[in-house]
Amino acid sequence: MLVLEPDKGILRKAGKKELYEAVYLLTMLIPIGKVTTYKSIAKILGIHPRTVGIVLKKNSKPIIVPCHRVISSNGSIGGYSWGGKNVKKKLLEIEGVRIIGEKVDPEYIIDIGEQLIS
DNA sequence: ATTTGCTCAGCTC
DNA sequence: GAGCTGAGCAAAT
Repeated sequence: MLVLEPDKGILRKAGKKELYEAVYLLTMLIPIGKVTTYKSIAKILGIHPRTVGIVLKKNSKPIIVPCHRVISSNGSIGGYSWGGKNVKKKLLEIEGVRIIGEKVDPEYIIDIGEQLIS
């Protein structure tokens, strides 16, 4: 069980390595067929959404870390350095996420924080 | 729908 | 150390 304190910025103090591990871990917690947002992850870790994007782009293991399940907070796809957003969209559709035009159906967007309550 | 300002880790010089 | 580049966000236009 992972417990993090949102408003304390604990990972900022913990160092970059911890930061990377935490982002990857949270990303891997996203259930298949659902997506979450950069903002959601950032809020939990006490960092800025931009930083989450940086970490995922730097992602050394695109296979084991399903970074395609992380999208922008407005529902649009965001970016994907592993084949472009076309591929990202297709991956999501394969997993059962409905995509309307260039945006993900809000019905499929969850707050990753809810996944930590278990 | 588009523009503007804020943000910060990483890269280059 | 200074400056630019992004897988973002929110508010204003």
